[in-house]
Amino acid sequence: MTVFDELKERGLLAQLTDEEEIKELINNGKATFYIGFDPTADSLHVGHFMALCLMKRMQMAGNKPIALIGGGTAMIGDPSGRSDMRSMMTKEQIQHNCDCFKEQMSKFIDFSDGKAMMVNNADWLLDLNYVEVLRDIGPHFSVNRMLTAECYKQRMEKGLSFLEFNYMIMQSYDFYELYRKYGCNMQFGGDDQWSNMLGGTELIRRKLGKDAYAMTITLLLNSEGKKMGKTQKGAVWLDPNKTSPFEFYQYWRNVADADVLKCIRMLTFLPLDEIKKMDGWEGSQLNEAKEILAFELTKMVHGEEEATKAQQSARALFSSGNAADMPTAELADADFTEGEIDILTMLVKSGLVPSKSEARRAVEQGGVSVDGEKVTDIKATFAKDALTGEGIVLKRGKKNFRKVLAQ
RNA sequence: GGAUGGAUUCCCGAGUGGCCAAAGGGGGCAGACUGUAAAUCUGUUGGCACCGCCUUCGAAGGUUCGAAUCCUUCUCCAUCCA
Repeated sequence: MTVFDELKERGLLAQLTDEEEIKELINNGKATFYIGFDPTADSLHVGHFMALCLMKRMQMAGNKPIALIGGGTAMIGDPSGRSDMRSMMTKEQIQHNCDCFKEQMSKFIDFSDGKAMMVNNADWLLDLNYVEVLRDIGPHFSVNRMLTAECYKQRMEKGLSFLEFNYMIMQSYDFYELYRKYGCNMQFGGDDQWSNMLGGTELIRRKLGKDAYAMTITLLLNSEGKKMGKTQKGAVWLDPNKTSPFEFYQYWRNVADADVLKCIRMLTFLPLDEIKKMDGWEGSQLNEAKEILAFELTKMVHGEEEATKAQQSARALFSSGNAADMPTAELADADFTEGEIDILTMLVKSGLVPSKSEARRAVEQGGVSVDGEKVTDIKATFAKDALTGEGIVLKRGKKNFRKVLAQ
């Protein structure tokens, strides 16, 4: 099966400028393509992961990926899909984030022997001269046309600053620059990037009279139409210090029925015929599919060892309520009064609830248990002795566990 | 620069002197039901030493026994005019 067909089959492709031409290029390893990453945080997240997978697939088919870190564009902020203005980041922040991105990416993509490249658009964007750019690039963009672009439409209601309006131009310039410098003839990106990407192909055509192509990846949306990879607490990060392998695993273990197959197809490298078999799965069998999804993804991001650990912990936790490897909270001597600690303090100190009030509520509503025994008395106390050695398993709700130990 | 309208708790949004820790909805959390799913139903949703007290209605001052609500100044936002 060709790369193109595989991508298509997995439902990854959203929009393409020229299907036939793109097919031809990528199937024969003739594409040099780039994907841009905005360093808005100090870790990549699930959304980026899709792009990285795509890069990998393409690389395996002999194409050359360029990872572009948007150190320059990040100074502006992409208005696509946002209803509010981005808070501006300092140069130092951006630089720090770029460094973090670099490190994480090199785990996924093979950058040796020029098989892939990594560039930072700050290298060319920051030195541009305003008037020169205006004369050079400005004539090729029609404001009228730009305003009709989807990414600006929503913002026309809420207000769009000139700063953000320029994002598209800068992204277009990137493509143009990469085309000239490295013969980069294709750009990939999330579907929300479509209009920005078209700006680039257009610019290349006008300035150089050459054809370049753009292709977008389907955004990974859940059945409710929301972007996946976001939780109440924020994004699901790839950095184990920001989202532990166990949390990462649990995120995927808990996706809705309607989304499992889609996720497996789009995110994992499992062979398509294997996935096809799962298509017929229903009811509780889908539950197995979730486990497969969670395991596969955790393996890719954190390695097989971590994935196995996460899986075992999860299984143990949800069956017997105990596991060797689970988030642990250590209590200091100062947390005890006269060798004892009350349940509310313990909940707060273990990080399971943010405040005593919430701890109280949780207990009163019957959501707290210790070693499998429900705690209903908010005045219950525990002796320090009981927390040494193995410690106890403190549970709030169904899915929040913590092993509590006394130091 | 001018005119007008606005800023309320995680979000939307009521509230125009005391009965306001602030209606209603969304979201979150917990319980029941289940498959670690969805849907549904129930409870809950500022903090604490919790029948009481403390801190919140853009910011700072003021009036008042008492202010989210009235006055003054400031900041920010939206719309229209230039």
